[in-house]
Amino acid sequence: MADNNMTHNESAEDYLENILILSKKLPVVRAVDICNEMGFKKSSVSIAMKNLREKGHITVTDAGFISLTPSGRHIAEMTYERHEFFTEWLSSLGVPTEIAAEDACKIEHVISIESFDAIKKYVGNIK
Amino acid sequence: MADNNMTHNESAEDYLENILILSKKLPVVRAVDICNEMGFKKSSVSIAMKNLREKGHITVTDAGFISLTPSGRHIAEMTYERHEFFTEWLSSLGVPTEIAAEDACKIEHVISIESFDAIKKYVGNIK
DNA sequence: ACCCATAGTTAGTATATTCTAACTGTAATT
DNA sequence: AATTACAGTTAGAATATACTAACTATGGGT
Repeated sequence: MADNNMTHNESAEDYLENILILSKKLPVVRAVDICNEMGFKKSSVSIAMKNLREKGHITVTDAGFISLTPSGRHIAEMTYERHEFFTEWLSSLGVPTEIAAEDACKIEHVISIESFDAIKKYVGNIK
Repeated sequence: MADNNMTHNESAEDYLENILILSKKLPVVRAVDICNEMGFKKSSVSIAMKNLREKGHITVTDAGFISLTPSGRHIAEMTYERHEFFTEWLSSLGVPTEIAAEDACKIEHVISIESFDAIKKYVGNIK
């Protein structure tokens, strides 16, 4: 099978998406905020932040405040847009909100740009 | 927990689906046929077959012929149905066949029964 | 009988992701 | 100042998945 995905890193996408979400809600985002949001242990988040830092997707101040870089923001916004779209669409089809959100959370990481655009267009046309 | 949540074992689902597909094409299915079909090394397939055997999803004869048990067949058919559905649907929306198939391959493992049924119904109504 | 191709297994490695537990450092409270 | 709370790191483990390399077993062709 072909590897069209450069960032096949679902975990990284999830972290970046949640950093974006937190940055809308909180004045600053710290590792511990991500722990609370995502339900992971702080050791896991610490390692994940180290990886995101090394990949250039976030910066972290001495005080521990986390910011998205342009590349991180790009991934985060792409993932967030998909998340919102699938959650709303599936909900509108009668899927219970919680299940719709769970499915969106998974589909958002695996679907190609081509398919996402095609579905968006299809759903948009029907509406 | 329901059937959908029981097995978040994407790898197992993929192997079972491919065993089903091969059983439609070949008189018997062996590990080496799965290697050819899926592009994995035989050591990987050997270990995967051991796991599927231990979970009761396949049986293997002394000669190495692999068969699905009822539970294995159930998972395989569920996965295959999703695969077919998403591949066809995305293709019909203009997504290139190969990309549609790749996406189907991933979505089929993560989507809930609720969402799958909702999308099927939605697409069916529109057609 | 011998060699070789084919099929399958096993051991050990690698990556990704999370965990627990222990540790460091800093700030707040008494 | 000492204790406590909070934040973050590190080490070591577990799970899942696939890999390479080496091994076993079997069957054909010469």
